[in-house]
Amino acid sequence: MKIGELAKRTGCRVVTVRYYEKEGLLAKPERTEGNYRLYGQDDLERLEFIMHCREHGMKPAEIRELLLFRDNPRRDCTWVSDLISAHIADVDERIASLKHLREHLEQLRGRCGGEQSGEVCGIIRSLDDRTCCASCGRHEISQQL
Amino acid sequence: MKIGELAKRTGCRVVTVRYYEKEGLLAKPERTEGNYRLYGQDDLERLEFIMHCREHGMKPAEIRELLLFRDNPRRDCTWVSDLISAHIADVDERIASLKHLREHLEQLRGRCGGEQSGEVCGIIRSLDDRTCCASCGRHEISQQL
DNA sequence: GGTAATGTCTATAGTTACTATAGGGTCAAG
DNA sequence: CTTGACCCTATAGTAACTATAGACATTACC
Repeated sequence: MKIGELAKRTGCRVVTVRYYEKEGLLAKPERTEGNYRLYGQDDLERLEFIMHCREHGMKPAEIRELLLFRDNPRRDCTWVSDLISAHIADVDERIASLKHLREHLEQLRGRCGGEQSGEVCGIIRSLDDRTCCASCGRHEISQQL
Repeated sequence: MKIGELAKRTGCRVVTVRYYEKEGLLAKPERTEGNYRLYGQDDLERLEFIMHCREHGMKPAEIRELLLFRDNPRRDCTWVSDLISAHIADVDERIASLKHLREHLEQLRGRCGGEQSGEVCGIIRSLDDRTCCASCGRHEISQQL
């Protein structure tokens, strides 16, 4: 099949397929006379695997490791299970962090005095003061909370 | 104070301060004879505000809006409260999505047959098959789950 | 006063995991 | 034989910074 069909069948975008090839997650496929990529069942399955990993929130580095194992399965797969566990721990941490953040936001929202208060909105005033965050050890500042 | 002290006192990196200036979140400060940036109390407070917003997981676009309000407070601050509410809803969604993901990962981990099974690790086999994700409407695939 | 360390300056490129664009070639249908 | 859908490569753009290179300013120490 050509790249378009592969993309449609996996839910991956065409450009992303090519990107994965460049990154080495997918092998360089055969080409037609007209230089079109030609994929087979194996490629389809490999990409399905990759997409499934992505659906589980894994990063390309993790996916790459899992693919290595898939290409060359060894008896001892303890580390596969460990990798998943580490990933779960990571997810747990993000959940905890978001829950904490949520509480803070809730508090913050409660500070708004409403229109009638005459003063500057309490939310804005609260944002001037960081002691609330300092007191709880300060939130992790990350670009992808 | 010079940029280094401002950075230290706010917990923001020096480069990030300059970045915020370029992005218009911070005003262009005075300069010394030697062309060093010079900041005052106002700048410090403004950056504290920004950092506090960041600690609350807000994106620069949201921060920019809040700064506009802070610069020019109006009587009606309903939308400030609305902005926070929208942000909370966003956080809630991310929490829900992560919890769902977590369950899937837990299931996945349970598929490992252990070393003695002789077969290819059940986790790897499970990742070949995406029906589990298809059945739950499929996880959102995003780069920043 | 000399010099070494530190702090600051600008401009540009790199990061992740893609996505978008430009400019062109290939193929099947009407 | 041309229209449109698909495909190709290469390059640049995205967010929100971070890192690097190469140069000037200031401070500390002897």
